Amino acid sequence: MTTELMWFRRDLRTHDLPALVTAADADRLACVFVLDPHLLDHERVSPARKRYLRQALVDLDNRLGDLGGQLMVVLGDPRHVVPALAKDLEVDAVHVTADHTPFAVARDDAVEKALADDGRTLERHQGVSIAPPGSVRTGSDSVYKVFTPFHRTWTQRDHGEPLTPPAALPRAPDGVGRIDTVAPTEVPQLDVRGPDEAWPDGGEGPARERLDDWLDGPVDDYDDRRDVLGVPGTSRLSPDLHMGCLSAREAWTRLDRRNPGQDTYATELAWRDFYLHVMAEWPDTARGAFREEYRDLPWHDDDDAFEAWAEGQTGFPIVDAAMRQLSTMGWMHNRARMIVASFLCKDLLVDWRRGEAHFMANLVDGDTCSNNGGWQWAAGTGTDAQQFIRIFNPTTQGTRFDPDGVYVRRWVPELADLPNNRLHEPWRLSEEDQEALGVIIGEDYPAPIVDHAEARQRAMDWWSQAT
DNA sequence: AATAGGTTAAT
DNA sequence: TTAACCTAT
Ligand SMILES: Cc1cc2nc3c(=O)[nH]c(=O)nc-3n(C[C@H](O)[C@H](O)[C@H](O)COP(=O)(O)OP(=O)(O)OC[C@H]3O[C@@H](n4cnc5c(N)ncnc54)[C@H](O)[C@@H]3O)c2cc1C
Repeated sequence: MTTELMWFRRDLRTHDLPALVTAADADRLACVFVLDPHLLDHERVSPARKRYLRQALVDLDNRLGDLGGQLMVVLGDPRHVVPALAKDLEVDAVHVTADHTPFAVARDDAVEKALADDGRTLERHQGVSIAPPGSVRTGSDSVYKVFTPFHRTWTQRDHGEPLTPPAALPRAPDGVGRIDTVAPTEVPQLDVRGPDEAWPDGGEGPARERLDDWLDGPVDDYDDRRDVLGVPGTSRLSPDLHMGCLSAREAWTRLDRRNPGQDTYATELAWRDFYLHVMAEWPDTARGAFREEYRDLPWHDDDDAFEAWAEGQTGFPIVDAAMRQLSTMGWMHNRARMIVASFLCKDLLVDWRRGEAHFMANLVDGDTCSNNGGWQWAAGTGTDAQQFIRIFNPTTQGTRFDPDGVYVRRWVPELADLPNNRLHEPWRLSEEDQEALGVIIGEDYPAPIVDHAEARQRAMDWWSQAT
């Protein structure tokens, strides 16, 4: 008789989950999620993400219940909890979906070792990414550093068909009753309330509904609308993909790539896989610049500038709109993420790692791989070699991607009455116009904290000095 | 078969 | 600037 343990982490689903399908073949199966107090109190886990997690755990327990199983939620450090639990329940093997951040890899290696001391195994299954990290390789057998050729190879791959959930789960081993569990709804750190409409509900149920809605029409316009800041033209599935309430492979399989909107959407899913590949291959990039020579750049330790940025008080409407969207929604449009990241790193010369940490502390979809990849791309410290340093002009970006000002007016209401031709550069309003509109720059809305033209020159000089 | 050097493109 | 691929040797 085999007794096994399914240890859930960021794969809180029943559909297309190879680890669960394998575990379901055991004679006895226990399912567990370990709430690590260290992570619960960590500032890199945002309030919106805690709320999402709580709801996702409740949802998963219900789903496993429907299959004849149940989810035990145990409080503690998984390095101790999992081996102890395995011993207590006399488990032969522990199944997990492999995760690829340095933290997760170290944790799993430690658990694997502890299990091995008692003759048990940790079995890692594929399931976070679409293609297993490390599997998409160049002609010379290295991992890609540039997205476009990665994407070419990735697209030609057969990623396999998604798996259906097990029809039923084996009964739990004797002894589960002894295990000290908690109800996720009773964990104070997870009892987070937010602006309910703005934060997505967590769990496979809500996630699958969102996926169905997205694929039923809106995705067809993705290529046209994904860069328009003022409309909800993107899928908003990032937290679902991050927590694994949705299988990225299932989302990908359900696309019809002959449709341009759906094909463009497939490319974005490939970006997620790309950054997973990069992190799995070069884990040090989680902490610092990919390239050695960019590890010790003389970033400016400018707390005032950082605060103004974080609070959406820079005086650049598009930047401020985006940062306020982040604070309220725990989510920010991808275009806006690039704009604010460029602004922090180039206009303010603040270390990208401060921005990266602020994103993790606020995003509902905070993801070490994608977030780090996005920040290093914007900072110019990442894997891709560049010909020119990338400096976004916030005014140009605003007029191009929020031409009618819907986004800025929504998030920076004090500018709502400005005419379109001044909305993205309110500092150019004459004093008379400011009086007439009732918006005094420097009083009702901040004066720009830098002159972009000067900041741009400063960044270019700084970069050539530093490198 | 392995490598050097040219070409193309970088969301 | 340089990654990745292609071609020639
Ligand atoms: C500075 C910066 C930080 C970022 N931080 C994160 C993060 O912490 N977590 C996160 O999931 N994404 C991050 N991204 C990527 C991207 O902005 C978000 O995935 C996207 O905005 C989420 O919204 P959506 O689900 O509506 O995206 P859609 O446009 O609908 O895209 C679909 C899915 O594709 C994936 N995806 C799309 N764009 C990217 C990308 N550039 N890189 C990797 N995956 C992508 C996401 O899983 C996303 O849910 C970051 C980008 C930048 C520039």
